[in-house]
Amino acid sequence: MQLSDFHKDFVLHFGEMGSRWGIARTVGQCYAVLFLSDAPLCADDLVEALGVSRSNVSISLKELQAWNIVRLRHVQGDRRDFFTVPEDMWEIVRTLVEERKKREIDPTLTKLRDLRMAEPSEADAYAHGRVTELHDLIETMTGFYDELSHLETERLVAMIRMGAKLKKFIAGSAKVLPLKSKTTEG
Amino acid sequence: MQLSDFHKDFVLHFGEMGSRWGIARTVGQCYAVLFLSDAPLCADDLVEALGVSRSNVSISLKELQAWNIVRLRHVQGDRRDFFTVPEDMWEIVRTLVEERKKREIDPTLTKLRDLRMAEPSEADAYAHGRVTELHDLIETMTGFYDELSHLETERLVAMIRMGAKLKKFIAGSAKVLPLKSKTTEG
DNA sequence: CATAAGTTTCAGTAATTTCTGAAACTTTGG
DNA sequence: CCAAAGTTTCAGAAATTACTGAAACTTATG
Repeated sequence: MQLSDFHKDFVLHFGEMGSRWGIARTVGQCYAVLFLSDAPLCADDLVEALGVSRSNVSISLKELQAWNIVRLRHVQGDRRDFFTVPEDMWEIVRTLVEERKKREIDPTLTKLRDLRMAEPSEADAYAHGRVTELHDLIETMTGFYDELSHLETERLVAMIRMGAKLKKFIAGSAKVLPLKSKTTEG
Repeated sequence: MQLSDFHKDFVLHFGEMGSRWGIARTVGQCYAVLFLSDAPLCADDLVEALGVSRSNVSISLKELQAWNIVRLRHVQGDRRDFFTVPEDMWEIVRTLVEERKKREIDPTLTKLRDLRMAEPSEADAYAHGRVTELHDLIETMTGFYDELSHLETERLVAMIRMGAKLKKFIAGSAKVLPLKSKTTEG
């Protein structure tokens, strides 16, 4: 499992981006190697490819599995665990969004719901209003997300590719739908 | 600037979530305090409210400004710098998405473009294909994002609230538009 | 049940990131 | 130009997170 220069370039980039994406360097690199690989790989393949410790790879693979973005695969006649990444990239995107929502949004949604419940004292009136507004906004967005997430990939992609056409449809409906906004200011 | 229990609860949550959101604890807490505040606050208000060092607040405010999510405000007859968060939450969301795209996606887009350019050796053929596919996918998504980002907030929100109605429109168009997918070639 | 092939755990170390406090710097008004 | 009020910088301390290597554990097979 020596990596070609092409592979290395990609893999190192994923390692560097890791910290921005909220994952450890090795986790990003493991993912990158699996992403580029035609065939399923075992932990030792990754150790060799990346030159990191076996335990590091083991933990990184666990994390990737926790994220649901690598899959365990068993190879006929081999006792070792092998891993792959789904072929379908839209599937990958879906999972990534879902998992990030789970980690980065859902806990806050819960907290906002709780805070909103509390009967605010005089001094907290403004803050309570802000919390309420934020909670409503996030619910609106996650509601939209939930609807999209149930679409078949084909339709979702169709929509994404639609772009400008979508705009026109919205433009038409916007006149009809009552909008909740800070009164037209101009 | 003593924080009420209500404020504290919110602020501590933002601090804890910070690491998941890719910001330091104090950065998250500063933002939270500003978010809940009716009036603009100066650095020392935050020092007092959070019990952290002046320099920490200073750096945190710089980071928040780098993210474009707090604004410098000058108060009549006061030499100090004051800070606020935009009132309009959709504005905040736009900025957040824009900045995260800049940090988490754009560098990878550049890298993928470069890798795609390279003429792949025999051994890199599969990997090169994966890179190409990933590049196409991200361009499709950022293209869609660019279009949406130019919509006025009113229309954007109208669209998000539309949900189910949007589905029907897509369903109709999907039959008409040629879809690029695994099963259907050219 | 013994062994070998493989995986996981964990205590300690290394690396990185965040935070502090003091010093340096900037700006305004006299 | 000086003094006062404010802001920024930065070297080192503290805290957190990532990584290693060795030991413990698991499981398939003779």
